[in-house]
Amino acid sequence: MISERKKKILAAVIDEYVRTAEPVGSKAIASKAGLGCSSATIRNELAELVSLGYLEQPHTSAGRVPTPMGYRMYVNELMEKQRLSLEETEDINRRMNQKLRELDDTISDVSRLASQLTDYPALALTTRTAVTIKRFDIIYVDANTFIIVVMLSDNTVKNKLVKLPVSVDQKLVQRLSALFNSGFTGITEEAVTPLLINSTERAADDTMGVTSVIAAFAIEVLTEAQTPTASISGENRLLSQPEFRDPDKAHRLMGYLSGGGYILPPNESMDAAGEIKVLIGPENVAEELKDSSVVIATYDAGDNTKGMIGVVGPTRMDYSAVAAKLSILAAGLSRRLGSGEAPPEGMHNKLIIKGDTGNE
Amino acid sequence: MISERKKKILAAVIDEYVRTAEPVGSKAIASKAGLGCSSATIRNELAELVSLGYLEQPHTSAGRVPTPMGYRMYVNELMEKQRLSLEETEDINRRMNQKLRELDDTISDVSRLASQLTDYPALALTTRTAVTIKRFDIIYVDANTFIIVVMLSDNTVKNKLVKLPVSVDQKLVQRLSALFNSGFTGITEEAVTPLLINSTERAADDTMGVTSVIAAFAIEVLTEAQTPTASISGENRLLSQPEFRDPDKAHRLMGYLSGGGYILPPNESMDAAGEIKVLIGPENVAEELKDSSVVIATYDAGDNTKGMIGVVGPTRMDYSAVAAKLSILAAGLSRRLGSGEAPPEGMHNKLIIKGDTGNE
DNA sequence: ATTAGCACTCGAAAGGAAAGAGTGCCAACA
DNA sequence: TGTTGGCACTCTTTCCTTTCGAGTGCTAAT
Repeated sequence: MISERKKKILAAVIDEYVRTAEPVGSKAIASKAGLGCSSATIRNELAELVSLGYLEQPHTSAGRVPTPMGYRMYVNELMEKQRLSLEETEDINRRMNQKLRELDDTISDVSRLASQLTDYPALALTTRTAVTIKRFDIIYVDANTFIIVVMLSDNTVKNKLVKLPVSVDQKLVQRLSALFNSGFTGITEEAVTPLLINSTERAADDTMGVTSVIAAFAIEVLTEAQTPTASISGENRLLSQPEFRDPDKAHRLMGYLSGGGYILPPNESMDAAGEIKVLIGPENVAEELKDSSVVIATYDAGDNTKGMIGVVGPTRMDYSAVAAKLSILAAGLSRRLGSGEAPPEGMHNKLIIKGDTGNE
Repeated sequence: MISERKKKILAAVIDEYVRTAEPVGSKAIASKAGLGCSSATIRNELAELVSLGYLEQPHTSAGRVPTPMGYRMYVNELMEKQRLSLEETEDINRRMNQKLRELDDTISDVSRLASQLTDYPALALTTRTAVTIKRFDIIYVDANTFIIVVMLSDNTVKNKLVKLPVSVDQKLVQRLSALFNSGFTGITEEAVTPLLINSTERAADDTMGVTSVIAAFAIEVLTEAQTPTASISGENRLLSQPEFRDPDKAHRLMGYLSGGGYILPPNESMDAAGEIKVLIGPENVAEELKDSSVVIATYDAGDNTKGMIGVVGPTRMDYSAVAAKLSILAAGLSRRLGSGEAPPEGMHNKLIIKGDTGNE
C-alpha cells in the first residue's frame, strides 16, 4: 500500500506534467499542491515513488515524469472522476443532435465530434451481429431490370439495381418476391444455404438463374450489415502534441491509424457498454501504440448493435477529461441509435473506468 | 525567349532538385546533364536564369532552387510527358477494378488509391447536376410504415423508411405511389414546387399529410444527389516530405485539407475532362496552399456526373509522374462510372496539361 | 519526521572555430 | 564572343567548448 501523501504527490506530478509536458520538480509541487511541507520532504517522497516504479527521471538532475504504471495508478485510484459542467454536457448533446442521419454517416460524424472535443485523433467503430431480413421486395422496372429492396432487422433498408442480360417475365419476379419474402426473412446469414436457394429456385420455376442473383444480394447485404464500420478523424491533431514533434514518429502512428489499425486488444470484446477502457502505453498490444494511450468508450444501441468510440494520444493525456467526454458521447449514441428516439437527456451514464489491471 | 541550353539546364536543375530536395550546384549539372560544357559555363547560365526569375538561391553561396515560375515553365514546356510502362498502367487499372461499388465508396477508394500511387495526400470530388427521378415506388409495410424507393436519372437507387404517427390506408399509399411516379419523374429539383405538391395532395385525396412527407423525401434525395461528395486520403503522407518536417507547417496544411479545404480556384469549373491542371505554389487561391502545389485530373462520367481527383504536395513535386498516374485514374473513372461497364482498356486519354498561365 | 543548506550533476543554450560547398569574377584561351 | 580554369570569398553546417541553471541527493540541524 502507498501512503496518502504519496498519492497526493503522485497526482500532483501527473496533473502538472499533463499540463506542461515538462518534467516536474519538487519545488513546483511544494508550491502548488496544498500539502503543507517543504520541497525537501517532497524530494524524499519523490525518490521513493521513483523506486516504487510510479515515476522516473529522464536523467539524474531533471524533474520527475510519470511511468505507465504511474498513470495506471492515477487512472484507477487517484483521478477525480471529472464531471463536465452542465453547459459542456448540453453543448455536446446539442452538437450530437445535429448529426444524426444514416448509420454510416453517424459513425464518422461522431468520430469527428470526438476528435474536435478532445483534440486528439478519434476513432469510432460499430458492429452488428445476428442481423436478419425483415422484409423482401422486388420492384419490376423493365424486362431486364429490377430493384431489390430489403429491410433488415434493425430497420435499415438496403437496395440494389439489378440489370440482367436476359429478359425476365414480370410474373416470375412477382413469384420470387413472394417466395423470398417468406423464405428468407427472419433468418441469419448462415441459414442462407444452397439448399434453401435451390428449393426457392424450383418453387419459383426459375430457369434463368434470377434466384441466385437475388440470393447473392441477400447474402451480400447480410454480410455487409455485419461488417464492422470504422471511421477515423483528426489524425492531424496528433501533430499539436509535443511528443509527436518528431515527424517520423507522428508519421508512423498516423499511418497505423489511417491504415485502420486495430486499437482494441483482440480478446477483449466490446461487452460491457457504458464502461470506459483505458490502455496506457505498453498495455497496448499493437507495437505502434506501445508509447501512446488509448481511451475507449463502448455503447450498445440495441438490436445487437454495439460499438466503441475512442481517442488516441500520448501517454501524457488528460484521461479524466477525455473519459468524461467520451462517456457522454457513448451514452448519447446508445440512446439515439438505439430506440430511434431520444429518451430524456441530461442523465449521463456513470463513469466506470476499467483497464488492463494485469501484470505490467 | 529563352535559349535551348538554358531550358536544358533548367530542366536538369528541377529534375535533380525534385529528386534530392537539396539546392543543386553547377558541378552536379555539368556532370549529369549531357551538355558538353564546364561548370563555369553552367554557372554563368545559372546566374542568368536567376535574374530571369526561373531559379533562386537560398543564400549567396548555395546552389539553385526552382521558383514557382521555374516550375511553371517546366510543366508547360520542358517536362517530357511521362508515359507509364505498360505494367504500371495495368497495375493501376487492376487495382481500380477491385474497387467499384457504390459511388460514395468509389470516390473514397479512388482517392485512397491515388494517394497510394503518388505518395501524396489525395482528394477526390464528384458533382452531379440536373439529376431527376426516373421512377418512384412506395412499399407499404404496415399501417404506420412504408418504404419510399426512388430511382434516379443516373440509375442509383435511394430509399427511406418512413414511420408515421398515424395510420394510413393502403389504398392511399397506392394512389400516391402512382401519382408520384407520374408527376415527379423526369423533373429536376427546382420543378418540385409547392403547387405541384398541393395538386398531388388533392388528387390523392390525402388528408393526413403523407404527400408532403414523400415530397420532402423527393427533394431531399435530389438535393443530396446533387451535393458534391468529397474524400481525402493519406494526409499523413505529407509527413514524409522534407518540406513538411516542421510539424506546425504540416499541421496547418493537414488541418486545412481535412477540414474539406477547397482546392480548386472557385471560378474555374470542372469542364474540360481529360485535362490535367497544375497549380503551383502562389497560383493557388487558398492562403494555406500558397507554398504547395496541386495536380488535378478531371473526369466526366456522363449523366451530368463530373468530378476531379487530385493530389497535394510541396512545390517540389514530380509533376510528370503524378500527372501520368492521375490521368490514368481519371480516364478509368470516366469509363467505369460512366457507362456502367468498362470499354476496352489500355487506351489512356492523352495528357493535355494546362495550368494557370496568367500573370505571375 | 521534517527542513534548510549546499555541493554536485547533467542537459540545454550560447558562443566560436573549422569545414565544405558553391558562388562570382577575372584572366586566358579558342 | 563564348568558354574555361583558377581562386578568393561567402555563408551554412557541424562540432566542440563553455556557461548557465534547474533540480537533485545528502547531511546536519531542528
